[in-house]
Amino acid sequence: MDVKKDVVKMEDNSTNIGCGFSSSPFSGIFDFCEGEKSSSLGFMELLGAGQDFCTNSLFDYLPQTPSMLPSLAPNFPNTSIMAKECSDYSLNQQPATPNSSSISSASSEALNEEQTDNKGAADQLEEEEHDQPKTKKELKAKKASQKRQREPRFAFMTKSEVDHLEDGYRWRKYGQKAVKNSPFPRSYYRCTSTACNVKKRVERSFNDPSIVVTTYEGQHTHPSPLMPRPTLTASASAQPSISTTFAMPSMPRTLLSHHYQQQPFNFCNYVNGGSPTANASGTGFHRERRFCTPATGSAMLTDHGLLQDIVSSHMLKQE
DNA sequence: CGTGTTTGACCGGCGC
DNA sequence: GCGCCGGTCAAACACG
Repeated sequence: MDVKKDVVKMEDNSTNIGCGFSSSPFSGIFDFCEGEKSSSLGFMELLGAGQDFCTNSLFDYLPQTPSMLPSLAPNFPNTSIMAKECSDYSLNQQPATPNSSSISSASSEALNEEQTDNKGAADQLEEEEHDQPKTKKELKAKKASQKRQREPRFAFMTKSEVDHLEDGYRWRKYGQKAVKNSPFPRSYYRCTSTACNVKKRVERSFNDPSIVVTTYEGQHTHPSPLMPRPTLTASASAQPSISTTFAMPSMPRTLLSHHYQQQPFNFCNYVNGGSPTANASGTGFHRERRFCTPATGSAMLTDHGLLQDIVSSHMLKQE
């Protein structure tokens, strides 16, 4: 079986949620999904369709584990599941291709890598606190002695007109590079919070310029500065908004790293007015949101409390 | 003045 | 060793 991510074809007034593995058209982009050197764990693509969902914020998309798609899809009108590979993904099975098997091995590798990462980072921190390299030469030698280790990465593909999508965190751009064989540059962002070394890369798909590929690397060590705890005010509950948290624990372990399983994603989906800007700092964020916390996210896996609450109201509106 | 962006330089990994 | 490429740094700059 050729591991090809299903082409996500937009249909008018529908939301297609697809997920799968690295495909040949995107192999350049998702290089980390393939091969022994892979440090990532697969990816999900979240593509909105039509004007309503072709948007500027990751809040508008639903980071869903494939295993959740069948159960969640019925809750969203005009939602269809695109990728057949979801079954392989969700069932924690290795897709029957050489490429796919590499994903699995890469995942376990990344898992181990991350565990050593954490230890290594802690050791390094301690070491640097007590024994800081005094010269650049020492620093270089020190660096050389340490194998470059990379945090697990996770990528989203989003159909959007703007490159930098709101995700609730504040980012500082620290670089931009031209991508080989692509007319679109890749931007590098770092979380502005101190002691948080989460990075993300943003680039447009060469094959489909309307698709923005956002790759996250690392784990936030702080709550989202743009995500206060949800309070159900009268105005908020009156809004036709959807707010959803998808906790990652349902992701197969072979495909998701330790920390991604522990830390639910905080991306929320809301449908509301407003016009978020492309401001990378996230300061131009105007839409009203209802936020989710990791705690609620975990709970939702079992009782769909918040999701049920909000989605149902949304659906009632639609009906 | 604080914060974020731009952009050329630099570095390290990798293949030849 | 050399060149390519991805990733990062940091000075200069822009902006509110």
